[in-house]
Amino acid sequence: MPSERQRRRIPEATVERLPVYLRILAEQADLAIDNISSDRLAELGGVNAAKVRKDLSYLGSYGTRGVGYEVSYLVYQIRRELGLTHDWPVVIVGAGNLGQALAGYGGFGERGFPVAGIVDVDPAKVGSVLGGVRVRHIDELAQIVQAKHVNIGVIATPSAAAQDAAERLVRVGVTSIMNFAPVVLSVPRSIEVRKVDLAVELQILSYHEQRKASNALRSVGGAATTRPASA
Amino acid sequence: MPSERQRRRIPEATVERLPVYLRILAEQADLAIDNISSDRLAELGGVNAAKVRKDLSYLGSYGTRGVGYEVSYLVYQIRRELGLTHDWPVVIVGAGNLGQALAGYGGFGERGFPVAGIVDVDPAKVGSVLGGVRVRHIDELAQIVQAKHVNIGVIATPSAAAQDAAERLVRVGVTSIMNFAPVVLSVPRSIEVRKVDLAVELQILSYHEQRKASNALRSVGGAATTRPASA
DNA sequence: CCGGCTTTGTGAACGCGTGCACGAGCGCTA
DNA sequence: TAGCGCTCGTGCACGCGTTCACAAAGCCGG
Repeated sequence: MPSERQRRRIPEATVERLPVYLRILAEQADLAIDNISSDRLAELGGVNAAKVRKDLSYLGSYGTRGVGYEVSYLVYQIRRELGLTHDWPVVIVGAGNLGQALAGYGGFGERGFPVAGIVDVDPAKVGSVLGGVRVRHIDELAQIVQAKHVNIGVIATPSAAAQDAAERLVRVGVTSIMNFAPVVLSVPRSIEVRKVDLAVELQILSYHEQRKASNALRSVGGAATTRPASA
Repeated sequence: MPSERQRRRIPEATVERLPVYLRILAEQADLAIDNISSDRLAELGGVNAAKVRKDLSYLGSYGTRGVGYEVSYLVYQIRRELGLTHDWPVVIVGAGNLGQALAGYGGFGERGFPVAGIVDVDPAKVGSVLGGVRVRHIDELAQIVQAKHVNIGVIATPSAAAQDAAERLVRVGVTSIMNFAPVVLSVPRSIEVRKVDLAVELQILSYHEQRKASNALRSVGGAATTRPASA
C-alpha cells in the first residue's frame, strides 16, 4: 500500500504547467463537464497528452482508465498541491505606473492573492487609493507583512530601487518575490524569485522576427541557385 | 575559413539569456568599463561562467583569451543577433488597466519597442490619450499595423476577448504576440507567442511557499520520533 | 460473463541544456 | 624573445524533460 502522502518532489517544469491545467479544469467545471481525458486536456492546454498524464501522475493516480479524470477531484488535488487551499496575501512595493495597474487589476484577489498592501518611498504617493488599497509608506512594510501574514512580495519599482526593495522584503520576512524590475536580484538562496521582464520577452520576439526576415531573404536568394530543374 | 555568416541556430535557452547579458553589458558600458570577463558577466547575471562563454560562442568567437570580451563589441553583436539594430513598433490591444499601464510605461520605447498604437473595442475608451498615444478603435488595427510596419502585437484584453484579438492581429499581418491574458491562444504555427501570466507566476510561488511550510511541519514532527539518542 | 474498446500509467529511449575540465591562444613582463 | 599567467572556447559526461509505445485496467454491449 502506497503511503497516502508520498510527497515526492514535483519537477519544476510540471509545477509551471499545473496552474494552466487548473485554469482549464476550472473552466470545464463551469461548463458542467465533470470528466475529461488527458487527450482533451492536452488539446486545450496546447501540450502533449503523454506529458499531461505524466504531470498528473506526480499528484498520485487519480484517473480512471478507459474514462479519464474527474474534473472536480482533479481541481481539488491540483489546488492542494499548489497550496491554493487558502489565500496568499501579497504586498506590492512601488506605486508607479505598474504598481498602480497591479493593484487595480482585480485578477489577483479573484485568484487567491489579495493585495494586502502597497507601499512606496515617495511621500507624495502615500495616501492615494489604488484598487481599494491605500498607498502607505515603505517604512510600514514590516507592519503590513506581520499584520496580514504576507509571504509574497511584488517588486514594481524602477530598476535602481529594486535591490533595496528586495532586501527590505527579505528583512521583514517575505520568502517569495515576483520581480518586475529588469535587474538580477541578489537574495539568500532560500528566497524564491520569479522574474517578469517585459523587455526581455519583447527582445525574444524580436530575435524570432529578425530570424524570419533573414531566412526569407536567404531563401529568395538561395532559390535562384539551388532550385532543382523541374523535380 | 569559417563562413562569415554561419547562421547556426541559437538554442532557445540561450536566446532567453542574451537580453540579460545585453542589459548588463549596457550598464557596464555606461560605467566606462570596456572589457569584461565571462566570470564577471556570469556573476552579474547570476549564471554559470561556462554557460556565459558557451552562449556567447553561438554569436561567434568574439572574446580575447587572457583578456575577456570587449563590452561595446559584444553589445553590438548581441543587438545584431537579437534584431535590435532597429526599432520594432508594437501595437497594444486592450486599453484596460493593464493596457494603460503598458502604454504609460516608458520602458518600451526606450528599449526599442515604441508603442505604435493602442486599440480597444469599447468606443468609450477611444479618443483618450495614454502615454502620449491616442486610443483608437480596434477596426483601425489594420491601418495602424500597415502604416507603422508593426510585427509585434500585445494582447492586454480580458480572457474572453483574447482569442479574438489574436485572430485579428494575425489577420492584419502581425507575426509575434505577447499575451497577457490567461488563456492558451490558438494561432498558426508560424506565429511566435510569448505568454506572461501573472497568476501562474504567483501560483508557482504559492507552491514553493506551501512546500516550505509542509516541510517545516514534517521536520518538526519527524524530529520528535527520529532524533537519535545523543549522536 | 466475456470480448472489445478506451484511456490511463509508466518504462525506455532520445534529445537538449548544464557544468566540468582542460587545451589553446593571447598579453604582459623581464 | 621567452616564459608565465590569465581567460576563452569546447569536448564530454551527466541529468532532466519530453515523447513514444505498450501493458494494465476499467467500462459497456451483447
